Amino acid sequence: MNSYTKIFKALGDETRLRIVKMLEVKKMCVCEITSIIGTSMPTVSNHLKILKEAGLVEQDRDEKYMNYSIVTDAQGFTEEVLELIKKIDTETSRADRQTAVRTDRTNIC
Amino acid sequence: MNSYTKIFKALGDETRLRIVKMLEVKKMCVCEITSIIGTSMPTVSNHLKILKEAGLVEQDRDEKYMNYSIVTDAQGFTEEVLELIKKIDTETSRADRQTAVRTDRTNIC
DNA sequence: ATTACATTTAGCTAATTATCAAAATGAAGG
DNA sequence: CCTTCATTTTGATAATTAGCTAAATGTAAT
Repeated sequence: MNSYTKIFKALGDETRLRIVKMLEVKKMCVCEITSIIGTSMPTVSNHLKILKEAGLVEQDRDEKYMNYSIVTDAQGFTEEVLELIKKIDTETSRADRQTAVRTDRTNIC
Repeated sequence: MNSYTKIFKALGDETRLRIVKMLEVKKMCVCEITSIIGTSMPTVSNHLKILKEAGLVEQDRDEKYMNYSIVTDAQGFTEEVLELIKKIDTETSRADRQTAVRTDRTNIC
């Protein structure tokens, strides 16, 4: 599968698009995302893997948490896709982002 | 499924991305596309339906042929996605487009 | 090193999707 | 109106994918 298809396929899933929109407002760990999305932790972890392999998100460890975030040094097509996604504004994404900023992982993880 | 997901899902398939890239160079009928893609006619027809329902392509009849083309009056997000796709340039898309312009449907349909 | 806990992997199931062949539809021209 | 031919729909099957639970891994702190 070519890299363009991989990117579009990664974004062609409501759950993954929700995750990306949340990561726009802050870095998040798997259990934080899980608590908002509502599916199981392995499922969220797998979605993050797909987004990472598409080159859209990156991960770095923060003590016991694995922080996932939008790639910072995105170039070319990936950069433009991420810019485009920033323009998406739906009921769901607004609600998720609001929940995300109010979520403190020390309370839920 | 929201419209953004529908668009990304439509583009997250190699065959459909090939079709879109060909339609950038010219309007095409189902049997022309079929002859280049290599899958069956119903399969191509279904891919075109998915692209149409995502708002990326439109159809108009040209005598006995159904012409499919990139939407001309695309607005907002759709317009920007289509602009972004224009920047895609792969071996496959180049070869397909070359074949497409050289294809005369009166010979193959 | 042992425990605790966040994350990932493995193995499975259910749902979705891409594909085909065959039948149905629909427009154009005789 | 009847035939032709491009296209679409239908019905079936195989492949992919999203989801789960349970088990494994790995990091941090006791």
